[in-house]
Amino acid sequence: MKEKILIVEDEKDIVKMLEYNLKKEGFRTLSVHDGEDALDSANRECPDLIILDLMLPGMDGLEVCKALKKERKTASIPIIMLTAKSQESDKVIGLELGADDYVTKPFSLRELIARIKSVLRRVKEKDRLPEVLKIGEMTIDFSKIAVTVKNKAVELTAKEFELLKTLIRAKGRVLSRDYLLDNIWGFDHALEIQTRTVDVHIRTLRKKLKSESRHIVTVKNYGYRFEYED
Amino acid sequence: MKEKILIVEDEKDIVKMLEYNLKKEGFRTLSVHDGEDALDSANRECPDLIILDLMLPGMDGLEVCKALKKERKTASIPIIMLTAKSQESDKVIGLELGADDYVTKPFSLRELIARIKSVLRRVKEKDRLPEVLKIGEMTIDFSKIAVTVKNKAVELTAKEFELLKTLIRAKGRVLSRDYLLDNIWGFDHALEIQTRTVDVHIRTLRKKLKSESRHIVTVKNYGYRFEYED
DNA sequence: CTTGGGGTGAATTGTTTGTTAAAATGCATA
DNA sequence: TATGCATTTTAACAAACAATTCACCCCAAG
Repeated sequence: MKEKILIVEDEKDIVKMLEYNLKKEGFRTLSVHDGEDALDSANRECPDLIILDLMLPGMDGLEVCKALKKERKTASIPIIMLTAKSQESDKVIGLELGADDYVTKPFSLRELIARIKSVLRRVKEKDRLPEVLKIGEMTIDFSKIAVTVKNKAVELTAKEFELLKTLIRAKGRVLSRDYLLDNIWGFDHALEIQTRTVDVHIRTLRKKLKSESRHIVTVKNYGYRFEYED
Repeated sequence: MKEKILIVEDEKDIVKMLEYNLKKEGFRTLSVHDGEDALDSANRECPDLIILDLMLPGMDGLEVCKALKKERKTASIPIIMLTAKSQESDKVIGLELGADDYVTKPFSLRELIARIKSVLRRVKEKDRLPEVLKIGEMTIDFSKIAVTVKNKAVELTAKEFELLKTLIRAKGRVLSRDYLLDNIWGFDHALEIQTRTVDVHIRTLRKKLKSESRHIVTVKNYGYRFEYED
């Protein structure tokens, strides 16, 4: 699943550079240029992570950080601070705000990306599904990333596994192709793209799951849902 | 099980920030502001881990560390040192005195929490991993750091052994390249090293383990896992 | 009987991992 | 401090595998 990253930074060049490189790394990005927009955007878009410049016109980074941590809806979004000098980071960290990490400018792209991944990884550990799930004659082991039907291993590719996981996580709700594309493939919402990719993956998944593919139900005109009783 | 963490630090802001964030991570915390109280508290409360500032009023961190390690009751409590400068000497001394890890100020929350978890995991696993493990035709002696396949010694380098140990310890869970870098190469290094390095080490490990390399399974797009039946 | 959504198989394109060798680094010893 | 050896890391290419597109099919609803 492609994570959404909110960039809060007033220097246009840096924003452009970050957007380009983060997209290349497989993240989705959106960016704003000042503190007010940041709070706004964080609330509406629910990004998975925020990159926040300490120096901003108007409301500065520290205040934004504090405000984000205060509100319940945004409190758990991890924040990586961009600080200009390493002196400032002393204060930043010494003070009571709760940024999850900070990177000092000038920063190396590689370091920033490594830190982003690291923060996301740590956050993800918390809200994961049970390690092993049994549904009918199928077992799904999320920690081993392995699926079994009638005690025989089923080799799924990454996309197939993600698809299955997403369907299961939805607990019987119908998921549209757009939703799946957005969440597993990370295509930008602005898609009029005509693609049958989801269908093809559903097909290969069904084929591999054999009898247990009965759980994957096509809902014409809407999408797919995963059906099962506990 | 919620672990109890003792914070020994005189700066109130930092204590507040740490308490807030560690609680959010699911730890219990208690804190004291000087060395005497630290010894006292460690004795009475038996915390699972101590975060110890090097700079303290009165008795300083090094002395506290020494004192804790001397007493039988507190000797086995892991300690993470907070050091102000990144001067090597401090670190070295701290580690010599028996601190389990250190973090230099200004530190990132993420880094500190990662180290706390890593230290706790290590401690917990010490009594979970046997000294010697037999898997198929391979024996791994964790105390001697020696591996044998079909009764013939296999010479592994440090990184190779760590890699093997980490994989085995995960009991079949898939470990991502990023995770392995964080845990084997260590935090700061992991930011500079390519994930492909892991692949190369996996290869040399497989090559040396010959037939028993079958246990090391590539999970495309996710990482590697160690597969075996008890 | 027309239409559009979805199923299917195969060709094409793209991505990830395996493998190798060379460069860089670390480390002990002279 | 220089030297040689072992280990680690990088980089480049090959091989294996996965994702995507496309063309065509079927079927149910109007």
